[in-house]
Parts: sequence; structure tokens; C-alpha cells
Amino acid sequence: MDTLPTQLPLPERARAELERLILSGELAPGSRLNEVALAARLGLSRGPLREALRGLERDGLVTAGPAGQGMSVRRLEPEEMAELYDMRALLQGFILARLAERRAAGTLAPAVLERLQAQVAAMEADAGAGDAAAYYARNLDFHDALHEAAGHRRAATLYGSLLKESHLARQRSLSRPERMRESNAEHAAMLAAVAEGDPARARALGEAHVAGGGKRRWLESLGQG
Amino acid sequence: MDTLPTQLPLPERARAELERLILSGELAPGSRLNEVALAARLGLSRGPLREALRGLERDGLVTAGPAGQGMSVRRLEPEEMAELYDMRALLQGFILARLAERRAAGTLAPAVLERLQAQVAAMEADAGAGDAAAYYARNLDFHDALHEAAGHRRAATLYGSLLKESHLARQRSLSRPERMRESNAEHAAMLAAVAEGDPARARALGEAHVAGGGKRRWLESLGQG
DNA sequence: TGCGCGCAACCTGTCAACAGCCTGTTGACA
DNA sequence: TGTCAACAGGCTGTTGACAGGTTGCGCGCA
Repeated sequence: MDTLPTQLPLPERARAELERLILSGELAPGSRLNEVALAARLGLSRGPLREALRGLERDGLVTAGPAGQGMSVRRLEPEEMAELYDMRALLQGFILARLAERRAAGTLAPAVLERLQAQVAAMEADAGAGDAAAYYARNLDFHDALHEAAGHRRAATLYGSLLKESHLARQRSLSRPERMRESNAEHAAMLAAVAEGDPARARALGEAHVAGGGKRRWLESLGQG
Repeated sequence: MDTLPTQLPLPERARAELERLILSGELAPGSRLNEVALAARLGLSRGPLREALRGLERDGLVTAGPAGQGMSVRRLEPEEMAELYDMRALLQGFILARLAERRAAGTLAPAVLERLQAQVAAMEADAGAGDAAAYYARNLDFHDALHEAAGHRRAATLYGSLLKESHLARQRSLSRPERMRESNAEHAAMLAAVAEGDPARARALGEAHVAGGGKRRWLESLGQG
């Protein structure tokens, strides 16, 4: 067998692997999850697998149907996706406002801000070169860096959880160069507000980046479907 | 045995019961959860119990220590509690803003608003009579009604989840009559902003009700504690 | 008397097996 | 030919048992 004894407990291992399978689309939304088949596929027993599924249920990645009917990969309705965007926008605004407050209070290290601005510049280059993959990866790093700089664990974990959930509907709305530039211009504006220590504007821009930016781009990509 | 065969699956039943035990304080924060003992106490086997614990882990009510060390009831650090207040304030502001938007757009039924105002009036009476228990219960109903009227499922469930988690640290900061009146005055102000269809003010008041109100009252009760 | 080692009990992590229910299919009857 | 009912298979819900690790206690030694 290929199951080299990893140090992690099996439920957590199964959780991570299932998460990967679901978010990558290998397990399509709506598909039912056969416990014995899945357990065999992951090389473990049904016990730990069920524990992992319970965890994913709380994360909104799988849903438990009526009793006796097992679990399925969650299918994200458009309305639910819209609500997810609302929540992410709210958190993004909160984080940006917090950064601006820290800047104004002088508790935000200048090096941190400079590093964030450098990331935006790098994304600008990626967008100019039309390198969507590089831009996408750097975009993730940038948002992680924002969360870390804000220093609010709960907001960061919550945002991450909501983001993961939204990945149930895999969209690729940033593939076009003009959209990358548009999104990155919003990044720059957000950081400018932070640099000026303007929490209200930073918050508004942060919210708009997700709601007016990401959500709108998602809606447009729906229209193109 | 007293375990009459409930129609719910065992893991969900165990979840609800454990939640009750934890939030009521019968299982104190930090206490380790012996699986066999708990299973016997709940009248079931370790399998479903572990599933329930995994769910509660995702809810932040229990934490899994290092491998081989099992689970414990989560102990909420003051900093974590403060962050929870931040998140709840954010959501409360969002919900209030949404209500004001609905009011301005005319999609909020007048009867709903009137009912909310009636609840505030009833709480005013409770506060005047010094009936803390009645006030507390009506306060919960009021906030539920707010969430329902806002019509945003995700915000409502998220708020509920955060609220439950915050109950890990059981505070009783609303026991004094002047605090009840103070809190209820905030309710009235929030509804006034909604009635005027002023999302920005409603949002600010909603945030302040949790952050400037609940959080501050919590901090004060800490000082007394 | 204090410290360290070893043993024993316990507890978690994991698995395989049993019972009941749901589902899909097949066959008979109107 | 359409519909209903009975049956078979599979799947979930649940349980009890086994293996490995951890903890706490007691004993021996310095």
C-alpha cells in the first residue's frame, strides 16, 4: 500500500484530502459521497472518514441529506454565493480599516506597508505581461499578507473559511488582463488609503474591492456563462 | 435505560446535548473530555460521539490537543473574546444597514418594523420592572427578529455561531437595570435609523450596540469580576 | 529524603462487523 | 402497457473490540 504512516491523525488527513478533492472539482458539487468507496480511495476506515465529513459539513463544503441518505458535496446556489460575497466584503473592509487605524496610530511597521506595496507593483507587472497564473498566486499571497498585517486572527480565519466555501463554485473571472489591472488598481487605492491612515476610506475601498469588484465581476462572468 | 429512540441521528443528538452541557457550564472550559465516560453519559457509543465532537471543534466549542491527548472544552482567552465582539459588531452593523436599505427601498413591510418597535417597548417595560430574565429572553427574540427581517441567511447563521461561541465565557453584564435601559435605548436608536431609511447611521449604531455597548459592558464586568 | 526509572492502567486512534433502512429492479396483475 | 408490490442489493448508522501511546504511580537507588 502507499499509505506511509503520516504523523497527522487520520481524520485531519482525510479532511485535507477531501477538501482538495472537492475544491479541485474532482468531487463535483451535488455528487453523493459513498462512504465505503471514499474510505477505500483514501486508504482508511469509515470511522475517521465520517469524522472528517462532519468537519467539512460545518465548513459548508458537504451537506447531510435526510437520515439514511448520507452526505453530498454542497451545491452552492447563486444567492448563497452572493451572500458569501457580502460577508467577505464586510471582512475585507474591516481588515483594511484596521490597517489604516494601525497606520494612523503608528503601530504598523513601515516595512510591512512597503512590502504590501511591492506586492501590488509585482502584480502590476504580472498583469502587464498577461501572466494570469502568476497574478492569481500573488493575489492570494497579497490578501494573506493583508490579513496578517491587520493582526486580527478571527477576521483572518473567518475570511479564509468563507473564501474556501466560495471556491465551491469555481469561477475564473480574473483571466482577462483588463480585469487584473482593474482589480490591482483597487489594491493600490486600498493601500493608499491605509498609508494615509484613513480608516473610513480604507474600509469603503476594501468592501468595494470584494462587493463592487469581485462580486460584480462574478455576476458579469455569470452573464457570459 | 432512558434513551427513548429519538428520530434524530445520534451524532446530531449528541451535538445538541454536548452544546447544552458546555454552554450551561456543566462541562467547564479547559476540562478534558473523556470519550468513554461521555459516551456512557449520553447513552451512545464512541463513534457518533467523536463525530459530534468534530462538529463542535469546527464551531470553536471544543479544541483537539496534540495527537493522543483527546479533546477539551475550549477556554476562551480575553483577546479571543474581544475579537468575537469585533466580528459580531461587524455583522450587527451589516444587518442594520440592510434593514435601513430595505426600508428606504420600500421592501420592508411596515408591520415588521412595527413589531420590532413593539418588542423594544416591551423590553422597556421589563427594564422598568427590573425583570432581568424577561428582558434577557426578549432581547434574544428581538435580535432573532432583526436577523430574520434583514433577510440575509448567511449573516444570521454567522452571527448565531459567533454568539454561541462567545457564550463559552458566560457573562451576566445585563443584570443591572441601568444597563438594560442603556442597551434598550440603543435598540430604539437603531430602529429609528432604520425607520428613517438611513443605512449609514443604522450601521454605525448597530456596530456600536455590540462593540461600544456589549463589549464595553463586558470589559467593565471584567474589571468588577 | 529526593530523584529517576519502570510498570501498569487508562485512554485515544482505528478498524471490522452487524442491523436497519432506503433504493432500484423485477415480476405480476389490472 | 402501465402500475403497484415484493424482493434483493447496497448503503448508512452504530457498535464492540484491538493496538499503540500517554500518564500517573510506586518502587528502588543515590
